[in-house]
Amino acid sequence: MFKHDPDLNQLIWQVVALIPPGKVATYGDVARQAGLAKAARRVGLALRQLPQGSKIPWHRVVNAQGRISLPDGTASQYTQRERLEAEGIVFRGNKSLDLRQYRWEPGGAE
DNA sequence: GTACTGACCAGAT
DNA sequence: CATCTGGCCAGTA
Repeated sequence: MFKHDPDLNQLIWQVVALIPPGKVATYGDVARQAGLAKAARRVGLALRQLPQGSKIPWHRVVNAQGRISLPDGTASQYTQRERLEAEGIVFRGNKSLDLRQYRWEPGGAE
């Protein structure tokens, strides 16, 4: 197995790309699927380094609390929420969604 | 080499 | 529900 991959970002992006519409995944879940297990932070960095215009549905990635990690007032935060709603996801009163309902459950897909 | 930070997570109080 | 604590990995000073 590779120890330090130079393309962890790509790996993470690929996993994110596997998230089906209408569902979301937590940073920890993505990390686990990517084989990084405990590197949820690395996932956040990868998304932050994610270039604009990429086909990666980064908006389907939220934190373990079912909330958008991005700070309020930023375009990214607004965009993410709008996109999720467009996918059919409904937010609760404040900015949290029901992970029990929308969490992506990886199966035999890889 | 150490120290601090960050789109994090889980458990305890 | 709010706050704190320890852990995890990678980047930067």
